[in-house]
Amino acid sequence: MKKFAQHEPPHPGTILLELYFEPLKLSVTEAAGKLHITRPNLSAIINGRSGISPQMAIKLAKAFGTTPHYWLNLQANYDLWHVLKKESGIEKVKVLV
Amino acid sequence: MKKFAQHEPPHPGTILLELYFEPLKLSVTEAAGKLHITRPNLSAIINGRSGISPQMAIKLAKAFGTTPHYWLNLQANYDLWHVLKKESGIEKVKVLV
DNA sequence: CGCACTTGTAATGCGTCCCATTACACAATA
DNA sequence: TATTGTGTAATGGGACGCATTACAAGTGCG
Repeated sequence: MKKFAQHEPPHPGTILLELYFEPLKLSVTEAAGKLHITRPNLSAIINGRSGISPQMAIKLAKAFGTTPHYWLNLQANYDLWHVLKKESGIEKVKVLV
Repeated sequence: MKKFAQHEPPHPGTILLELYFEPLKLSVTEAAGKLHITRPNLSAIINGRSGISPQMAIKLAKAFGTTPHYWLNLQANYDLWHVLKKESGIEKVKVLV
């Protein structure tokens, strides 16, 4: 009966901020430079206004010693929760197996 | 030294076709109806011209008794391989940890 | 042969997203 | 006061997801 997780998964940017930027005392400006992305882009991610693209996942993985899948999984959890939250015709899908 | 998998990961649509449609003898037209998506859309997925969106992953999961993550992971593997294949500024990213 | 059905695919249009560029406003601080 | 970090809006280009519509080609069958 459970449709999806009760609690909204954190945005990947929240993880990025709390688990990486803050412990490492990284500034947004500095990190954006090292990641070779723009500061507005990084700010949008950290503040939940942009998602993690495959390209961004690779950059974050290289910078922080994780796998790209780690970031894409966070993004997937976030996306799936939000798609399930808004009814989007999924309940009409028939079981085919 | 390994940058990425040697072999190109199969497109999720290929998996969908070979592991689900063919064993179940599903026709594209019929499946599209049951999935509540259009036939051109399903055809594009199966023939590798469209990716698996979170919404589509949920529909496939419901229809075939898998998890949405299963399909999104296939898509992620496919995407990551292609992003890594084309140089996209990733090599300039500095290690931050 | 003719007809129905399936399939692939192109074209169009709409909405959304990623990303860079530019610019502005507001801290905090040296 | 001047500098630095930060958030954020606006703009524009490119890509993608998806529906709609339409056309061509293949198969099987009466």
